[in-house]
Amino acid sequence: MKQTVDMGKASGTTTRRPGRPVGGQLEVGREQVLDAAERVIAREGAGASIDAVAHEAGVTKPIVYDRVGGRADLADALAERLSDRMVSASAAAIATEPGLTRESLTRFIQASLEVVGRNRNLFLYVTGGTTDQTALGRLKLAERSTTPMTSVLAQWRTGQGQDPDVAQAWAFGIVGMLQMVSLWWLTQDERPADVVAAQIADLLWHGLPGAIPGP
Amino acid sequence: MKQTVDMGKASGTTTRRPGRPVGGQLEVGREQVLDAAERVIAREGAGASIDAVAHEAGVTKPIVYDRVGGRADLADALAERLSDRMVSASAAAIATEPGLTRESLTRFIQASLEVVGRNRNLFLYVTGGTTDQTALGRLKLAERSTTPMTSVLAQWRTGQGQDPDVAQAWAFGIVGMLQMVSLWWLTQDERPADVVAAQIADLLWHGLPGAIPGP
DNA sequence: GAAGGAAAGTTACCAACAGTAAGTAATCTG
DNA sequence: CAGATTACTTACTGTTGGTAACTTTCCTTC
Repeated sequence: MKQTVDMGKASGTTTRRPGRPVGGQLEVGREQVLDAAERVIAREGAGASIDAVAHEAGVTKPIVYDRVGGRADLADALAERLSDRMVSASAAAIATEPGLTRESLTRFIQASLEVVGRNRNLFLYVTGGTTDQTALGRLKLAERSTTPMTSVLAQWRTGQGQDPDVAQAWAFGIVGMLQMVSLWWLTQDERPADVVAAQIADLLWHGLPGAIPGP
Repeated sequence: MKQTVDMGKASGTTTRRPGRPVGGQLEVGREQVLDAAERVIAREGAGASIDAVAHEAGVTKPIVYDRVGGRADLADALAERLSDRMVSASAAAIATEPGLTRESLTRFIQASLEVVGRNRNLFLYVTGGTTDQTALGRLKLAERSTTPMTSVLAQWRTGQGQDPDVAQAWAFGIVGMLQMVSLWWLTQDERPADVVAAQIADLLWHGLPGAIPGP
């Protein structure tokens, strides 16, 4: 890498030249930069640098900073994408029937796992460390996933006259459970997603004493 | 910082000199370096550098590398310390009675939360990002916490003639839930740990339909 | 008791990377 | 055609993880 292409002129024929947009040509906007970041991360792993992202997008570093901000903002934006993907896949998995059953919960979890499996490196990039204040960044990612879950849970609780205050804690707990299980599952090849999903659904559905009799 | 003290001689009077250990004097071993790392992190936050750790320990950087290895190893070692602290606090909280009840589960979770609260920055350092492969490092931390939990769960499952294979997935799930809830709780001041612990215990004990009636 | 070796550390360095300032080429406006 | 504006690039700074090479002391052996 690094190429050492520093001499000002060079670049043979038609150089990409500064100035106003060429006209109706392809511009490199925020979305293109994020797409490029996803490609680099998918290809080269979670350790991708801003330079690598810029190169993949066909631009230089300051453009990346202009379009998406610093590294924390990049991670945020990608986290947003990934959690949107997870939320919509999970929502689709339980949309076939009203209410929640053990089976639809299993599908919900399995869908979430499969999105992680399809976005392995992106998941590692987003949940893993990038900047110094990553932990709180991860919380932000989680927050996006929890928002719809929280409102559903709160609605249910309110519907039965119970304190809806638990909804937020539960949502964060469930998201954390899913994240950790996903991470663990990624390292366990040969362990089918549907089996793990069913196991976790069992726990969330029946609770601990549902399977473990007390003293 | 940086001091710019580069001139070879200097240093006035009694310089710390290399060579064999001075005798019965204090040596700087692995534990001292880890202690120093904890102090720096507690004082200055999760963004502490290796240099800062070395300085706090009164040694230079290569010593840190000799004693604990690189940054990933440092995070590992600190994760080990923190999870040991959490495991023993949690174990103590449920040791007062045999078997598991909703009340002892609540105390278990609360103890875990309180350890996190007492080691705020260390928790953020360990669960947050440091190196590029942090996500897998976090898995290792989790693994240490899950090991005792897995064996307990597996024992229970086996005792009732059920597949103990779920134990590992459940343990990772529960640890992930606790980590995320802890992280969220850290940002919510004025929310008492015992309340949150009771809420999470409710979820883990009764399961979702225990509180949310089906369609 | 001097010569050789092994410890134990320090200094000084390198490479990589996040982030930014200053310069430059095209386009638009008058 | 002059000047402002836009949009981008080059080239830099500062920090930090990690390491190589040198130095000093102590212990051993002849």
